[in-house]
Amino acid sequence: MEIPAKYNPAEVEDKWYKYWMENKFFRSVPDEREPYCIVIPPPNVTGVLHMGHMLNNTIQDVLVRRARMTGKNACWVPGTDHASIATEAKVVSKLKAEGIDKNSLTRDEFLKHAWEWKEKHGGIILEQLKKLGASCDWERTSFTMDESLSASVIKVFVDLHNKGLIYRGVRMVNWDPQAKTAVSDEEVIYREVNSKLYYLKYFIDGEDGFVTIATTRPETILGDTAVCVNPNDPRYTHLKGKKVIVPLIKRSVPIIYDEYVDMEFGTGALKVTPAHDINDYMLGDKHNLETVDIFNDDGTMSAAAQLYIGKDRFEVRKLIVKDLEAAGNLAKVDDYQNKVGYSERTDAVIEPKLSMQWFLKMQDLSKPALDAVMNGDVQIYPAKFVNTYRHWMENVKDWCLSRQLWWGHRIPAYYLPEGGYVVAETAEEALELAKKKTGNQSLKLSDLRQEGDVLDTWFSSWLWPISVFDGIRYPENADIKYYYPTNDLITAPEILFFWVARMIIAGYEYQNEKPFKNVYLTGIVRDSQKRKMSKQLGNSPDPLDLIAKYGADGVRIGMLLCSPAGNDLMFEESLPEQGRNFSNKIWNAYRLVKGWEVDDKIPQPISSKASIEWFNNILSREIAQLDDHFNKYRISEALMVVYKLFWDEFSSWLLEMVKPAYQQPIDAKTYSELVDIFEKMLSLLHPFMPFITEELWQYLKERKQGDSLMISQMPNAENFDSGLLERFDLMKEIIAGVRTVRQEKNIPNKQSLKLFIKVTDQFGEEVESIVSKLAGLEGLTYTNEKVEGAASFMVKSAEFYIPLEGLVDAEEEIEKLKAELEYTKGFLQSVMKKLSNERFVNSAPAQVVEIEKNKQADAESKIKVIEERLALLSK
RNA sequence: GGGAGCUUAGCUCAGCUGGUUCAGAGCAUCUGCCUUACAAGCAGAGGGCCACUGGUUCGAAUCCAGUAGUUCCCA
Repeated sequence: MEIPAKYNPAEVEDKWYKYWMENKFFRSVPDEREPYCIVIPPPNVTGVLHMGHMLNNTIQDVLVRRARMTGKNACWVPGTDHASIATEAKVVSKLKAEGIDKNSLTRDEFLKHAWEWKEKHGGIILEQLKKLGASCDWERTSFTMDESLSASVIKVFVDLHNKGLIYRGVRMVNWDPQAKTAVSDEEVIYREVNSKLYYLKYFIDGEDGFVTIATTRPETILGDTAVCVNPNDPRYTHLKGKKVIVPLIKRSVPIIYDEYVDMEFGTGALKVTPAHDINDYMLGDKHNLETVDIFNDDGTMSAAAQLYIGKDRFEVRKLIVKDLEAAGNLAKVDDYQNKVGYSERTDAVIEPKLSMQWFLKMQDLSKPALDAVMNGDVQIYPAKFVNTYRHWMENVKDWCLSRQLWWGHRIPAYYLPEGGYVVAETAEEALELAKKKTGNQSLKLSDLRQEGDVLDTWFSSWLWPISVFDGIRYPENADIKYYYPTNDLITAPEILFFWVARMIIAGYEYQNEKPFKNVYLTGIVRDSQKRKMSKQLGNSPDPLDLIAKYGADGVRIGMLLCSPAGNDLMFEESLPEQGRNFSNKIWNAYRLVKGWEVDDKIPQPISSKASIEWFNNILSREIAQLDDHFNKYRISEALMVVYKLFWDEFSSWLLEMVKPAYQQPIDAKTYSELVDIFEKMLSLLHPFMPFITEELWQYLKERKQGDSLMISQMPNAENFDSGLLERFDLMKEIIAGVRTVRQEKNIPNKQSLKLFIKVTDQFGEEVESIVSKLAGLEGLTYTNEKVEGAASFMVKSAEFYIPLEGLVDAEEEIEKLKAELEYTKGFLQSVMKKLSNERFVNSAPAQVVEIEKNKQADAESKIKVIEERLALLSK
C-alpha cells in the first residue's frame, strides 16, 4: 500500500469521531472504577466557538482522555447556559428585524420566540466542539433551562429564602437604560474617555459668596441633596452649618463634612447626588440625605428632575451647560479624562440607579468556600490566584439576583393583593402560603401576581456541578453520589468570582462538599500584539478554518504549546502550523516503519538490541517526567516532553539506529519491539492528538472491530538504568563530534571515515556498533599512538581522531586547541578559587565540595591532554 | 487610592528547598545538505549584566529591602 508523504487530517478526523461515538466510548455510567469527572464551563447558548473555547476545551479533553487511559471511569459533561441578557438581546433584535416589537408581545409569546431561537442556534457550539475531538458524554448534555435544572434553581431560591438569606432591597445597581435591566458589576466595562470637567458655582443660602464644585455630569445636579467638603480643609471651615442653593432649581441643600472628600481633587467640594452615584449614595446613607431620582428607566429625565422632563440624559447635559452659563453658575470647563462604565451587552453607558432588587446575603454562605481554598481542600492552579480569591471572598458583597428580563428563571415570589409576598416553588404552594399568611381563605390564584424579574444567569450556573446530576432535587441519586465532587474545573480567571467561587459556595451549601478538587485557570487568548481577541477588532481567526487548515490535532498542539497555566497566550498561526508539522512528523515515522520488509530469518544486530534497550529506559524516564508534569497541571510542559521524546529520541535517534540499510529487510525481533514502542508513543500522544494517533494505531497492528487507542491503557513508568542513559548521552556526543568534523571539512555523508580513539576504557561493542552506523564509519580503532594529519575532538577526556590526508590544517587545529586550553584553564581557576576559600570548604556541604574537587580533577586532566596534543602538533 | 503579580536568549516561557540537571526549552535566526520516512525535513551553530541598586550568605536568577517599567484585580 502506498502511503502519501503528507498527512491529511480531513480524511481521518470525522471517520474516527464517528467511530468513537458509535462505540459509545465517551459514555460514562457509574461502576466500580474510580471516577474522573469534569463538567464543562457551559458556553453561552448564543455563542459560536472562539479561540478561548478552543484552548479551554482542548485542555479538558487532554485531561479526560488521559484519565480514561489510566483506568478511570472518565465523564465529561457538556452543556450550555441560557445567558439571559445576551440571548434576550439577540432575540429582541431578531424580532425587530422582522418588524416585531418586544413590547407588543406577551411574556409567553416572547418566550416562545426565544425557545425557537434556542432550538435553532443553541447547539452550534457543541457541534463545533466535536470537530475539536472533544470526548464529552453527549448523552448527558445539559442546558441551564432544562426542566430538572430549572426546578433545581427554583428549589434553591426558595430554600435560601426560607433560610432568611434572600431579601428585597433598594440598592444602587448598574442600570442599563437600553436593556432596561440591572447588570452585575462584572458586566460593566470601564473605558477611559475624553470628557469635560465642569466647575459650577453654588451660591450660599442667605448670604453672599459661593462654593465651586467640579463635576463631569452637570445634568445630575437636579438630584443634588448636599455639598460635601473635607472637615480638615481650611478653605471651607467657615461654612459649617450653612446651606447652598442648587442652581436652576433653587433647592437649598446642606453642606456636610466628611473625610471621604479628596481635598486635592477639583475644588475640594463635592456635589452629592445619592440617587445617581454609588459613592454619593453611601454618603447620603451616612448623613441621612434625601434621595431624588431624576431618571426614568430609559435614561430620560423624570418628573422629579423638575426640568427637561422626558429628554435624554446626554441631550440634557448639553442643554443644562448652556442654561447654567446663562444663569451665571458656570465658572469654567476643563478637558478631562475619566472612566465611564459601559454595558457589556448593549454598550450603553451604565447609569447607577436606585432600584428594588432581590439580594442574596453572602457573608455566612461564603465562609466554607473561603476556608476550602485556604486549607487546600480545593486547589487552584496557578496558586497565585489564591490571593485574589481570598481578597474577594473576605470582602464579599451581597449578590444582586434579579434581572429585569423575561428569558431565564422567573423569580418564584408572589405578591399579595394587600402587599407583601410569599415565595414558593409553585403557584399552588404559594396560594396555600398566602392563605396562611393573610388568614384569607378566599384568595384565588388570580389574586397573586408573580414577580416579573428573572434570576441572574449565574444563579443557575453556580449549581452546575450539582444540577447536571440532578443532585439538588435528588441528593442521593447514583450519579451525584458517584461523580461528585468532580475532579478538575478548567476555566478562565475572569470568572473566578462570579462563577468558580459561587460554585464552591453552592457545593458546600447543598452537598456539604466541594464541587471539584482542582481549578485550573487558563490564560486569555490574545493576538500577537497582546490584544484580546474580539469580534470588533476582527483579530480572531475562525477556529473551524484553522482546523480545516492544520487539522484538529495541529490546532490542539498549537493551543497547548504556548499556554502555561494562567498565562495569556499570544496566538499566531505559526503555532497550529507547528502542530501540523508535528502531525506530519508522526505520520512519516509511521511510513518509514511500515515501509520496511521484515525478515524473520536474520538475527537481531547488536546495535538494534542495544538501541531498543536504551529507548525503553529513556521511555520510562520520560513517562515519569510526564506524570509529574500532569500531576502539577503543567500541561504545556507535559506536551513538550512527549514532543521531544517523539521527535528527537524516537525519530532522530532510535529510528536511525535500527534503520536497515537501503532496500534491506529488518529483522523480525527488532521490528516487533519497535512496533511495541511505537504503540506506546501513540498512547502517550493520544490525549494531545487524538485523531492521528487513533488512525496510526489502528493500522500499526491488526485490530478488531471495536478496538480503540482511546480506551487502551497508558504505558506506565518502569525503573530505568541511569548509567545506561549516561553512556548513550556520551555516545551521542561522539556521533555529534564526527558530524561536526564532516561539516567543518565539507565531507559528504556518503564518504565513510575512520575513527581513532585514545581512551583508557573501551566503550563496548554496543556503543561502537551504533557510533559506526550513525557516524558513517568504516572503522573504529583504539590507539595509544599519535595520529598524523587528523581532525580531532574531545568528549570528556577521551580523544578522537579522524585521519584526513590533506584536509587538515595544522595551524587551524592549534588555534582551536589553544582556545579550548584557555577556556579550561579559566574554568580551573574559578574552581580553585572556591576550593582555596577556607570558609567555603568548611561551611558548604561535603557533597558540594566533592563536586568541586571532581571538577578540578577533570579540568586538570583535560588540560594535560590538550597540552600533549599541542606539543605533538607544533613539533 | 488599596491589593496582587510579573521583568531570564529576537519571541513565548521553564528554572522547586540558595551550590552540576544553572544559565535551560520550543519557536525564530544563521550555516551546510533535494541523504532513499518526512524541505511541513535532516545535520550543525550562534545568541543572555537572569530589569536596576543595595543587603543577607562561604556562595544569589533563586532569599530580603528599595527603585524603575509593566499587567491584573478591587474601589
